[in-house]
Amino acid sequence: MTRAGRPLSVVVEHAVYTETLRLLADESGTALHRQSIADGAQVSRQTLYNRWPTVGDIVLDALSDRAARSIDSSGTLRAYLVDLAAAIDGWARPGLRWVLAAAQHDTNFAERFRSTFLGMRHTAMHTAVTSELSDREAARRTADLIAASLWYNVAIVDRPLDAAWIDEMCGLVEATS
Amino acid sequence: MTRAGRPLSVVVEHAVYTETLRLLADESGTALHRQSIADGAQVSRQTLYNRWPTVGDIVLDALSDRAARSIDSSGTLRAYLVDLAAAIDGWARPGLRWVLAAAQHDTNFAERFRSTFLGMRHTAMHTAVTSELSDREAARRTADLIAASLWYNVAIVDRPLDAAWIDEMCGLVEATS
DNA sequence: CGCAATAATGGTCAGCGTGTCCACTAATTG
DNA sequence: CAATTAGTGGACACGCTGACCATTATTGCG
Repeated sequence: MTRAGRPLSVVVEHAVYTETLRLLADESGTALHRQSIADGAQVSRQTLYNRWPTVGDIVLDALSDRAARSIDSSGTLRAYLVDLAAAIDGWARPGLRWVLAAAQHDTNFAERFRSTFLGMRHTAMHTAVTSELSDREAARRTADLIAASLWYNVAIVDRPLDAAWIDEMCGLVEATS
Repeated sequence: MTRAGRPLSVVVEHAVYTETLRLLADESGTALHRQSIADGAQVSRQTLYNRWPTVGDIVLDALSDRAARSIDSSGTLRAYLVDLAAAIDGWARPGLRWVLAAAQHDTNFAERFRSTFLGMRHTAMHTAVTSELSDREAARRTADLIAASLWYNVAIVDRPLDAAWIDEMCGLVEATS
């Protein structure tokens, strides 16, 4: 059943996501506000209020939208990590950092962040690790450790997720098996 | 040689640090601004501009000031982690989260954050781990992993650093030795 | 077709923290 | 005393916010 009334514009979504990721890439998102997004995306500021409760939710949706089309989690753990690292170092890092910052001040948004975005990412990581580690408890701990190291490099020490990092994470799994 | 002119007021520092930590404890620091700090600490807002380049630097100094008087890193690794976990879950967590958020938007502040605060904490962790792990390279990796897990629990999943976490971190060292 | 319903626009408005300036007072050295 | 530095309190424009409102656009249904 399709609901009555004017449907949500797909053009708006696309323009908003594009402009959001563009603003995040420039100056690591210092100028990311509803104002700048609305101006750049040729969209009314009010529309942003109507469709997203918070700027963080816009970033979250923009990241999810792009991640869904560029990250494959069906191969080996190493392949997944290579894919993931390329995405983060390629385009996702500023957005991840912005979302992380927003989650520190807004408890409600932090909950949404964890239940939607983080939940998806975590299960992907978990299945990837489980495929190479039979012990369920060990797999859980290792997946958590990889996720922790990932965020640590992204948000705290700001280091690239290079080949050395991937090797180290894979070594973590081998040492436990 | 003492410099000419009126000396920096120690009263100002103390009042500012106290009010900052108090504001951070209430509502996890949503109302932490120069304005609110100045009002609560009975200090001119201009003074804050004169002495700290950023609100983040105020928080950083407030945390360092208190951490210097309440965290001991001279015993075993387990003792250090117990001490550290108690401090974070006791009073430091909101401040750490606030600083982390600020570091995501301000590159210069992020650099100060790493070179001062993070540097101190990292060497403390490193020596604590080295005391129980002879291999230097393994010690470095393990210390990084513990730090990563710590920040992950503080800023991403928002879970307490309880006894189970301490056990898991100690287990990480034993598995490597 | 006309009506109800929902989406999107563009404009206005007060609120509030920011950053910056200024004149003035306070405390310390020489 | 003069010079120097710290702290105060008031003022100002700027920019983003969140919340309105009227108007227009696009769809489903009777």
